Amino acid sequence: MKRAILIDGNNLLFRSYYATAYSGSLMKNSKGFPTNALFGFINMINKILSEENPEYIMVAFDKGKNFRHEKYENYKAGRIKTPDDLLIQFPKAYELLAAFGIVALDAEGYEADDIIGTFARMADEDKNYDATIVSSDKDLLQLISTDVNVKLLKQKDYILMDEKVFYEAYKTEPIKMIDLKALMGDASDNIPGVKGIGEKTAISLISTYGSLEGVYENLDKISAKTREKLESDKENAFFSKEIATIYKEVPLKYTFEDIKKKEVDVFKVKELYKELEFYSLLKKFEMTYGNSKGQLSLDLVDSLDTNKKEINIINVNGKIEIDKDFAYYIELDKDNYHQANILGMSIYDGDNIYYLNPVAIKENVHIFEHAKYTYDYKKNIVALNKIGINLGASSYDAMICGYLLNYNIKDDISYLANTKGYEISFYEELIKKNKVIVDEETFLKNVGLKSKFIYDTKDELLNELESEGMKKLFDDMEMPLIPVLAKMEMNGIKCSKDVLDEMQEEIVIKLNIISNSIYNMVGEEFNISSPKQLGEILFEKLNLPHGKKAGKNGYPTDHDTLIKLFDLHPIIPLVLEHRNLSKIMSTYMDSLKKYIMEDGKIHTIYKQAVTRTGRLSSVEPNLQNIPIRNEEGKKIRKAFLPEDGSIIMSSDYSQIELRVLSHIANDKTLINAFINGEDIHSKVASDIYGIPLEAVTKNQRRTAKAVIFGIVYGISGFGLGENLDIRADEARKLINKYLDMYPAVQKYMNDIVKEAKENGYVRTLMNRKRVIDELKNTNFMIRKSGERIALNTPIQGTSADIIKKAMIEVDKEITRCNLKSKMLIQVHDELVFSVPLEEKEKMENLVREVMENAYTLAVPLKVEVESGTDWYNAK
DNA sequence: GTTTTCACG
DNA sequence: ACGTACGTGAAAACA
Repeated sequence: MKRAILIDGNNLLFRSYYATAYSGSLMKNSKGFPTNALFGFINMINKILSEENPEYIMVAFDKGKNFRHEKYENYKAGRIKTPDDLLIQFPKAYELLAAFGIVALDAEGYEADDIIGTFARMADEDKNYDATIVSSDKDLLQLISTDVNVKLLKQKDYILMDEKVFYEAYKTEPIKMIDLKALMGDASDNIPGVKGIGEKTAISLISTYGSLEGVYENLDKISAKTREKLESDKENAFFSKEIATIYKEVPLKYTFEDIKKKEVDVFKVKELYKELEFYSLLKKFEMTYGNSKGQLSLDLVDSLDTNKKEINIINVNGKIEIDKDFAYYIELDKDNYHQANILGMSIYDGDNIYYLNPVAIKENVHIFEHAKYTYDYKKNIVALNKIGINLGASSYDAMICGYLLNYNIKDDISYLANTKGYEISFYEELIKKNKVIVDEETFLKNVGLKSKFIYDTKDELLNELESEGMKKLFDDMEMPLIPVLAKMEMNGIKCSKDVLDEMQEEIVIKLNIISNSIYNMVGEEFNISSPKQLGEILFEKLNLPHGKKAGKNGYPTDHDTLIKLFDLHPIIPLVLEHRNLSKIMSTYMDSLKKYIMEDGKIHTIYKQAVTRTGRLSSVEPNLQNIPIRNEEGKKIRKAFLPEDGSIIMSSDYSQIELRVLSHIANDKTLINAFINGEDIHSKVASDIYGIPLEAVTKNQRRTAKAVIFGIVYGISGFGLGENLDIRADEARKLINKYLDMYPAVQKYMNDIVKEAKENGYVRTLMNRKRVIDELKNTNFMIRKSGERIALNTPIQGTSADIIKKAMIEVDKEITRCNLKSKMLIQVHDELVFSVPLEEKEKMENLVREVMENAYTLAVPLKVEVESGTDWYNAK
């Protein structure tokens, strides 16, 4: 499917003109040529180009008198004649568009609307093309269809209107926009409409009677006042309908293939910008398209070099040849790179620093076989893939290397570089936020120094890895994982907006009912989501019991606190339900929907260099915390779908952390229980209560489960007591009993803390290292927490290592067997796949086999595989 | 920008 | 006596 952008050029120029025309003096260049309309116009064009990166794009303009003029001499007479200082900006708009490689279209006797309408009809007829219309004119909304949507401009931003959004706003189909306009009129288009009828009445009339004709056929059913207005303006209404109708049959020689975007004429754009004196735009433009001087060389003073040797940065224009392995760094305009654009790229091959703007990158695809060393390889794979470049294998990622070595990464190369003495500034962050305008020279130096840093420190960092015993972890696990994650991110997972919308409707109703019940109970309305206001209501107005401290931040009102008050007031269950639903609403309905891209999929970003234990994390959105524990939230998973003709398959490691603990602690009792395939929670319950396995009650099993979890986290009697709602000393007894029964676990806990204190760090089975500074802290509480970290990290970290290994192997097997199945999501101990029906059995075996054998422990690894039509049903 | 709350493993 | 379960990301309120 190809998408074309259709821009209403007249509309864009007019609104830019009138947006500034009244603000005192008109914006002009030094020669007195007015430029205000052009400035807003070209800003919007740039915005569209960078956001949409369209393959097909055209801008339509009015030309000459059209049929509407002939039919209605007053048509547009009401509007003041186009001001001269706007009129003379039109030819420059054509020139600018030509320079940007965009087709400008007009046709004698037709308005821009009609040309756009004609293309919209072509999109409806030709299934190969979709169209997005850009305008602030609501009249164009009549063109919306399955294949056509409208970016309706609103001041600086826009709303994307498709069939669904339109229906929500106007309660009728897009084509009925014509009937709406016939009634409500449009002053800016000089459509008279019916006097005294505005948007509200028009919507209600058309949604009730279906059309303008329907309204007039049912005059007797309409209230007297409105009827009167309708009757007296009948002629105007039908006439308005006629002129509001966009003509879709303009005889154009142009097809979609004729409005393909062409290359930017860099020289011409710069010339025009200079002429119009758009210097801020010029600066931005040069950053993307290079300097007009061509082969510009900048002197870079290497801050590490005591001799302050100067190195040139070659600003590449055209083709270059580099035939040795080089380090590269790609600068994006956003961190969330699935929607980011490439600003530029620097290369250092040991001799020269090159800077390539986006055009130069595309012209030099041939050099990428030598792109070996970088920072955030995954980001580069995804960013280059977006512009059609397949990045080959890189062997060294400084971000991953620094992460393993425990440098503070913070996702920014500057932090790592600074620890190595490189003075790389944070300019790019500021550019991204538009707070500081950085000149081209500074920008190039900054980007240039990054690739030099990567190249220069590579061996040193790799040596550090080697001496820390993590070279294998780096080479065999973290680096091979990168392309696997990139594949998952780029593929994304299908998510149905419709399913979410449907659920949302129900929740909105429930929330309203609950809110009203709460307000009734307390006799006033307040913000239930505000911890401060809720605290005051619960603990001051209703006088519910609370801890001594009202603290400087008010009363705590978290879930656990409220649960303790559950029976004391009927408001509590309502507040809890409100919390539950509003969380689902905000985080998993409203926000999640925003991440559904045009392909109907969500593309999360896996962060590989964030957690202190070696786990992955997932952002924008986080797909690792989609609800499952309560039914209401779990339904969200029904929106997560497989590819067409496929099913969702989910494979879970069963109790992986406990298995890892059993292995690391080498506890024979636990190991045997796992080898014998016993229900481990019941087994532990029978051991700590000293009763036969058959006698274990549900409650005892639940308690044992909590004890087991607690042990992995280094829980105290107090904490377990809180969790189970029993006395701390009883909880303490349970823990002691557990440790008595499994002395090897007790020994592990003592040993690992001792070892951590001696070394200052702990390691996972794959040698991943975590330095624990907390152990040296003078604060008792922090030291204690350091001990728990020491205990937990090898367990959580080893589990993370195991699933990473499994992911690499599964991916390899899928490729080797030529399967169409796709790995979609990782949630710490779970992998989610989209599996074509015919591959179901094959994949089930493959995935189980690979995951269970990813790493050999003293206990078997067990995997549970389930499938379904969506993520909900695959659990 | 920080705090509170809550979703997941 | 201390204060009290590991690892994450995100929204909304608060300041």
